[in-house]
Amino acid sequence: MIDPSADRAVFRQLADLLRNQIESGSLGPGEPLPSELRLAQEYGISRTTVRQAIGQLRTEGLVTVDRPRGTFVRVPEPIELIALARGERASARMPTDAERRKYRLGEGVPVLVVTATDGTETVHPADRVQLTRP
Amino acid sequence: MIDPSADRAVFRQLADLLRNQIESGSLGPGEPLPSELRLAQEYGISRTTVRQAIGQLRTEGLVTVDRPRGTFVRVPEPIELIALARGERASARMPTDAERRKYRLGEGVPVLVVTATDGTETVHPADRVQLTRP
DNA sequence: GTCCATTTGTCCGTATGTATC
DNA sequence: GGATACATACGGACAAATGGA
Repeated sequence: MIDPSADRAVFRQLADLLRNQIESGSLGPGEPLPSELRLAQEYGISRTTVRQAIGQLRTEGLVTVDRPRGTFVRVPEPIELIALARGERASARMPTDAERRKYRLGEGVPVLVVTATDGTETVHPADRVQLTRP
Repeated sequence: MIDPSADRAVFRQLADLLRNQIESGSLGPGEPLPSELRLAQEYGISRTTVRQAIGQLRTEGLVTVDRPRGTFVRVPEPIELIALARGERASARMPTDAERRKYRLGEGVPVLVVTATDGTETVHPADRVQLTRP
C-alpha cells in the first residue's frame, strides 16, 4: 500500500490512496473517512503524517472536517445560477481567511468575483454558484 | 505582535501579519519572505507553526515557494480576456493534480471551467483569465 | 569541481485544548 | 464523567536542492 522508501512522500501516497477511494465512489459523498488515529495505526505512520494527507485533500476541496465528529467526503452543494450582466467581468481566486468565515466556505472552495462596470465587486462561493449568459 | 494567549491561533496571527504586509505593499510582488527559521526566531514560535502560517498563504495564492531558494510574494500574471458566449456557463473549482501539472498552476490557483451548450468543458487558469460579457 | 551554509520538505514523537457523544 | 476526535503547538531529525566561496 504505502512504501516509505518510495520517491513520493508518504503523506502524498496516503492522499492518493484516499483520493482514489473518493473518486472511485468506494467512499461516497457524506461518508466518513477513518479517524486520523485509525489511519495512522492502519498504515503504520504517525498521526502528523496522516494530518498532512488529509490537509492535502482539504485544500483540494474533496473532504470537509466536522470537528470533532470526523472527516467526511464533501457533499455537492445545490447550484444557484447568476447571470453575468453586459460589461461585467468575472474571475476566480481563493478566499482570504476572513472571506472563508464570512461565507462559511469549506476549505478548498474558491470564490467567483464579479466586477461590475463601476468597479464594485461581488463575491460568490464557487461551489454553490454558476455564471450564465442568458 | 503575536499573542499566544489570544483566541486566534498563533499561526493564523502570523498569516494575518504577513498578509497585511503583502496587501499593504510593504512586501511587494517577487520579494522574498524571511526564511522559516528567521520568522520562528523573530516571533519566538516553532518552525512548525511558521510553516502552518505560510501554508495558509499558499492556499490563498498569495505566495509561491521556490525550494530551496525561499518563499516569495506571488507576481500577478498578465490577464487574458475570454468572452462568455450565449448559453455558456462558467464555474470555478480547484484543479486536479493532473490539471495543475498541465497548466503549470501555482498552489492556490483555481481553474475557471466554461461549459458550452453541447456540454463540452474548457478549463482556464484563474490567475491568467477573466471572463467578459461584451 | 568541491565544500559548505542556507532553505524548504518530510517525518516522527509528545503535549494540551476543545467540542461532541 | 469518560471516551473519542480534531486543532494547535512544541521539539527534534534528516533529506534534497540551491548558490556562493
